[in-house]
Amino acid sequence: MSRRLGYLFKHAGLRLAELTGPALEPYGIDGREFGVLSVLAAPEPLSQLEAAQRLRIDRTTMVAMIDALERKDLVERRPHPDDRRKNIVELTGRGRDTLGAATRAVDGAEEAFLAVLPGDDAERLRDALDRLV
Amino acid sequence: MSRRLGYLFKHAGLRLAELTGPALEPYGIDGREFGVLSVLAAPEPLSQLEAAQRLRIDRTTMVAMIDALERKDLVERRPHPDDRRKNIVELTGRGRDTLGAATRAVDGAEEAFLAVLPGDDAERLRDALDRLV
DNA sequence: TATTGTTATACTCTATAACTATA
DNA sequence: TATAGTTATAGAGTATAACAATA
Repeated sequence: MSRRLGYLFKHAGLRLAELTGPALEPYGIDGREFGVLSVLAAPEPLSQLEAAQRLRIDRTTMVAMIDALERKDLVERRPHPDDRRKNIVELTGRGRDTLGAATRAVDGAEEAFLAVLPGDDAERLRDALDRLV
Repeated sequence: MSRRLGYLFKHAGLRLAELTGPALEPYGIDGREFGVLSVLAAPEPLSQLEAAQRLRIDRTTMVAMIDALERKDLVERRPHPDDRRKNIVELTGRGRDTLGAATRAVDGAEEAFLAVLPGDDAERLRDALDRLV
């Protein structure tokens, strides 16, 4: 009997995290923080809420993540010029450098993780997941 | 830019759980309990530790799960005849009936979840995940 | 000494409710 | 009245440490 899809998603994620976690460690961030940095690198500046929505996480969760990234001097909050309820969150110079290096590290970890798949199966897997999410 | 693999696994799992959760609700179990029941339906009887290892969860986690399933009269513990440190955990009649109905419900939920994938992409996805886990 | 099950405990991740300041 | 950010808090889910019973 094939294993359940729920089991497969969960443990695929866990096994991938076993590679990406150590890969990110030199840069002082974890996988979730890497995700936030990636989202904040969007061409247009994002508010905390917009960043949270793109990652489908709660805005209260985002507060703590931005707090941590700000303490590490990787992002900066500044008030939105037209709506002072909002914070614009932008990468610092150090944040951009960290994101660049971390992206290469995660790319490598994903490649290693997917290396067992023959031919174009890795690409097809990513395409299928993209449709499902 | 394609979304990150970690994001895709996480949210694919979350979206699937939005279907399997309600599908299992009539049977009074959640997805994790369904996983335990499925494992315990193995041809040979399993101890708590063996069941935990097959699901890659901690044995202390398994204690609480078996407690809950036993309260629902879906499984029974009995001492292993040759090694009294071990508990053999077996499905009750009601556990077998519940597993059968729940399996059909989860099959339906998975099918609905995968319905957006054309051709044999669903099969290929499952095969790829099986290799990765 | 090592293993299985158990309990107590703590940690991570996440969400809900209520507050503030702005709109 | 509604929205964005914040804080306090609580709930899952999980793992670690320590113990009893057994090997």
